[in-house]
Amino acid sequence: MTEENTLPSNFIREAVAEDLASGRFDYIATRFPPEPNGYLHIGHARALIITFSTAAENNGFCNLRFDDTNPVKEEVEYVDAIKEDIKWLGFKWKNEFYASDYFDELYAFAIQLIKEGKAYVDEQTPDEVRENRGTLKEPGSNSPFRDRPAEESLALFERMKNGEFPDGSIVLRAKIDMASGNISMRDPIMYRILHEPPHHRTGNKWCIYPMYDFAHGQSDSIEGITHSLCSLEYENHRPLYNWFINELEIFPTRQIEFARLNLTYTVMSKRRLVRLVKEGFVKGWDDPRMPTLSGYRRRGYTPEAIRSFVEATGVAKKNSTADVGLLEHHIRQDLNIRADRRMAVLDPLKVVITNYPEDKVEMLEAVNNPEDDSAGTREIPFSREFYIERSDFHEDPPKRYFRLALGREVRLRYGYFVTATDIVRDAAGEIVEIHCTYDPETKGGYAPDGRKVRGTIHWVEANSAVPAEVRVYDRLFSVPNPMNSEDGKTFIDYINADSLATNTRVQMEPSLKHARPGDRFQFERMGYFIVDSDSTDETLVFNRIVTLRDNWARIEKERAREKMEENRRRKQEEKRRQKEMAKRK
RNA sequence: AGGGGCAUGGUGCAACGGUUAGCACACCGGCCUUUGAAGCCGUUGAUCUUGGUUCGAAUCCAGGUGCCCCUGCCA
Repeated sequence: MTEENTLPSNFIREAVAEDLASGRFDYIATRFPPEPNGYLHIGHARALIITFSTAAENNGFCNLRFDDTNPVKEEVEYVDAIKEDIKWLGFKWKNEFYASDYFDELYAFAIQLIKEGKAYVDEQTPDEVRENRGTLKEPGSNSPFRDRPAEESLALFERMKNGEFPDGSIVLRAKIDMASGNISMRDPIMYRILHEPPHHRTGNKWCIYPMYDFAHGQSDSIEGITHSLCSLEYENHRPLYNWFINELEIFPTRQIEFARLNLTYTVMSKRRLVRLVKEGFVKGWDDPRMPTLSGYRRRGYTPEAIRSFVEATGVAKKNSTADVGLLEHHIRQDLNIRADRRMAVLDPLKVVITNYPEDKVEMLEAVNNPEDDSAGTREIPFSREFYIERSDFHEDPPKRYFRLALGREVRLRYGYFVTATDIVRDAAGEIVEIHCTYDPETKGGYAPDGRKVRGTIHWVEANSAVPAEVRVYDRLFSVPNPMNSEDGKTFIDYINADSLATNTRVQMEPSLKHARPGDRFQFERMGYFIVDSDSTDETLVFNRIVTLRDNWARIEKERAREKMEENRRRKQEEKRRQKEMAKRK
């Protein structure tokens, strides 16, 4: 239990501890209640983690309960996907329940309230119901059917259940207060009629379905859930849930609300995610650019990284948007420790060592994971010809560029020191090959004379290289808050056109030949990658999970920014001068 | 005649009436380096506002301001 002291404090942990201390509850039970009408995203992950951890930290239990009170929206296919995602994140529920398991009990609760004069059947049209609900600033008015005798409502409700009325004709309502400042207390609808479609679990047994507000609280109560943790928008509904609990005299679940998790450069609402899929901006719910759990899974994120990220963002009642950079930090952190290193060249440029024997091939030893000795070493072939990244050679090296250039010596990782001597061009003047010489004394990358080289670059031997496809993913949106759109634009207008770049020119070291879908590697100096399920026996396909932190890229970016700024200034100056000249004339 | 919530560095959280308001990420600088990675060290930077209570307020109270949620027979 010393572990408990090290857990970061938050208002939910405090509330739960208090309830235990005060004796309000003598055990802890929570529930995760998704509606089976879409895929889980990383926003759900926070709810999932808070809910399951609250139970686990208190030796309690957590149920999985699908909120399936609306057959027109819900589908079975989502049930399995949701379960898979929860398992992937590493959580185990005690029971798998459905709100529809309680339809009989809910029906009995309704009858009880009608009999006690606390609910009534309303025959107003949907329009009338809406009009009489009032507005945010004005009270509603009572339905003409509000004070009908209980027997009448009872009979009507029975006939509702028996299918004697068409959809939308009548509803069952709680009799609370049409003048309440809280609109969810203005005689909320408890049951509505829905003849079609059949429910995914109860089929055609029912044609009346409880509203979420009449189902959720009682479902919690039936299961003995002590703490019903949910998002902020249900705060307004809490008085209603408590009203039902009091009137029905059932187990008093305590509801606690917290803020949802938002992410920069991301949209999170189900509606917008659907649009991205349906309109083909991404390839599906599990597209590696999607913030869905299945998307992150395919992208190569680990459940551990997602969990530690969510823990790091904490939980509060303040609406906030976490930096997607923090998520990236957590996946790097995790993969740094667990991913084996390999060498792969994404944008190959051939290099020939002119003083290396023609037919010689030697094996060099490379460390698999400098963070983990138990990962061991491997051998990689080296010969006269190999590939390096095009960006690792520069004709006109800028300041502080440590890589290869004519006359410059660099270290080939785990290989030799080489010095570039010549550039070979094609007819168009494009660089196609670099010639260099090597120092045979520097095998393994060490200079016996102790001389230093600043640059170490990765490489892949040409004859044994394994070609592959790499899908280079970037953020799906180009602005931090795509929802904050201006002048008639929508989030769609902020989609990053370069969020996916497919690269089929990749050359990898031969040890990668036997990589299997799901295997993750760090390609040294390039980032973390995972073998995608699209891989075939002929072609390996990798997804880029995340780049490495890259100080050099930052320097270059800063330089580019400065250049642009300078150009802008120069242009303005030019304009100003022209104006002046015109004036003078 | 409206009701409910929230406000702490750039971002996200902590501090529960009592040191110089702490942590993580980001940023900036340095060290180290056979990954411009990782690691290590350091710097900058915050209590929305106005009053009140108190010996003492980020914390309690009141007003103001700003943002979020609520007028589905959705969840």
